[in-house]
Amino acid sequence: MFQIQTPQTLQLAYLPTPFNHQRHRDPAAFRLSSASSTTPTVPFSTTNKNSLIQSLCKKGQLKRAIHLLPHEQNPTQHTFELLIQSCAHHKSLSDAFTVHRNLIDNGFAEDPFLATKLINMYCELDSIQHARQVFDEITHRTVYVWNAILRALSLLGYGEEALSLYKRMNRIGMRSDRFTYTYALKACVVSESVPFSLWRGKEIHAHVLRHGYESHVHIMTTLVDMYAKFGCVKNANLVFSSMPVKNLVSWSAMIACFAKNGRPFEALELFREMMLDSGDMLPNSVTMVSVLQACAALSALEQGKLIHAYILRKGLDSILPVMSALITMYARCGELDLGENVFNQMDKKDIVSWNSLISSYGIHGLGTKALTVFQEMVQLGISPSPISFISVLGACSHSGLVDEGKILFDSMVKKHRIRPSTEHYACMVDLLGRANRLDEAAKLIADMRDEPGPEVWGALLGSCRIHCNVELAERASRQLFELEPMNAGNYVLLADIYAEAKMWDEVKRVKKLLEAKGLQKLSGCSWIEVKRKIYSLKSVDELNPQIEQLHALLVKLSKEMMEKGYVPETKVVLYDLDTDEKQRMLLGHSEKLAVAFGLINCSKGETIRITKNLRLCEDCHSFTKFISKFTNREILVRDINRFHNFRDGECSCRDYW
DNA sequence: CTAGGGTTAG
Repeated sequence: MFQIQTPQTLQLAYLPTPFNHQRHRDPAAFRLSSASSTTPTVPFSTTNKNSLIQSLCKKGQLKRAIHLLPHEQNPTQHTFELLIQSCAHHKSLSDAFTVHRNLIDNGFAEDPFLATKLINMYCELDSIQHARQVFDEITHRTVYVWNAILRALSLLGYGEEALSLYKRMNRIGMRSDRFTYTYALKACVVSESVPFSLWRGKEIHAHVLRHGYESHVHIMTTLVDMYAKFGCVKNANLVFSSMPVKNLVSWSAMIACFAKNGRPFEALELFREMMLDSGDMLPNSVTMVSVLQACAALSALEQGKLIHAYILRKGLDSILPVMSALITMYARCGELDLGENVFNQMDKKDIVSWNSLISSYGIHGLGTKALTVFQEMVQLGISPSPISFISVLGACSHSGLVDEGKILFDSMVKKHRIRPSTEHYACMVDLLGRANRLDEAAKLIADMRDEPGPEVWGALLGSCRIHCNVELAERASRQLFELEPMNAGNYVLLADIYAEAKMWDEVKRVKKLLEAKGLQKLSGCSWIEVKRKIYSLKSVDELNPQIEQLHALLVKLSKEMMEKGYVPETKVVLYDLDTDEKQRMLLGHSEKLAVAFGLINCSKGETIRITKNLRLCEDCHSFTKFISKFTNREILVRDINRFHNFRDGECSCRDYW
């Protein structure tokens, strides 16, 4: 049902290749027949057309150059080099085959220089089979040829194959050079079997050091990136710090590493260090993208605005990745309008810009708007990508648009011919589960063709948490404990569900399980930006100089609000305690501390903006609703999933989150 | 023939 042929497979079925025909055609005969049909007189000098072919290539007239090729008795290596480059540039596989065939006919099949060029050309044309064929058929392989095939394999995603060739290279005693190492490291990154590939990467790291490349900027930067992609921030940082010479790319790689691995604060810190300490290093668009991601993660609006100003000043505002990152930054900082402005002012947009806008509406709970924009995009003839669907389905989920989501999911398969990934299923399970249609969600999982990934079971478990379904939660967590045994969040969710069902023995059992694995519950943390500085608040935090004051304010407010009808949701406390103790614990939640901090430190009338690292608990949610009315303040809270805009006793999520 | 970047995610 989902076997969609890629254009490439289709092409290979009918296009001529240098290998399946005309291979042994007599070059002289070929020249004769074509000369008689297209050149009745003799328009060119018969001595040497090499220079003519070469200049046609340089002028981009590939077809004419190829046409002349049979007229040349002795095409040179340089002529073929230019022809190959031209084919790669024009992305023409059929011309590539013609040139390749002629090259073989002219006796260049064993030329390692041209073999390298051919491999690079086929790589550019996304045809790994033909690149591999060139490699397999040449007997004299220089290190250039090896590097070219490693490059092609890694670039096109065949990490395992590249690594096995790298192994073979070592086995036969072919010496690696600086290029070999970078490609081999890239191969580790794209390789499928993750833990194993990291191990291979470390092995190559050792080879690099053994051969004295420890101060080679490119290799070291690739190493930083490799560790970053595996989430080994510590190793990446060790390599980065050890580099005697760093350039902009190295700094950007390390900043990206922090930004992508949940360490946005360190990303901004390193960026600052780069600007201050490294003299002449000027950030470019790539650097800015990572910095914007860090701002987005932190909800650091003022920082983000400074970066925006810098982008405008440096004229980086026509670069699409920068603009998409800006849209996302503004949206994630709570400034949906500013993100919309950025989008509207772009004169060129691509699918990623649209996806940024759609997901912006999603996290702000504007599901209908996300749907409208999605449809507008489709009507403009832009094909949605798999990520477009994740974004728009996520938006439906946050707004409870169940039927709309189901229609979309259906259209994704039938109309847009996108095979749903495990992430898409996770979105659907979330959509159904959140809407308390847990059985339907379970059925969807049961009907999946592929093995459901952890995201899917995680979505189910999360929904079970919201609707307190013990039985289904047990089923989901059994799968999760196998698929991701070291993810503390799953144990915590299950324990939460047991606690809400007052099954205290089970709570204890799950907590023991958690401890036995040496895992810890991720503690709640909220933060708030006041005058360009970010303050983080944790529930247990004696170091905070204002903690007494914050507690006192919360106790006072809570008492007053309880008289007006606020009822603490003590059921969210995971411990078997009496009501008073539970209420006291509730007041210690980081989000409430942040609210209190905002009330004290933000000026009157200013919106209080808070970000939290976990999902907002029911009690904080109802507490903040009351506070917004009671103190007449607008409070904007971003939790792990989405925004809550509290105003006059109501929340923008309409209690559906 | 080398290195770093955008959108999604329970």
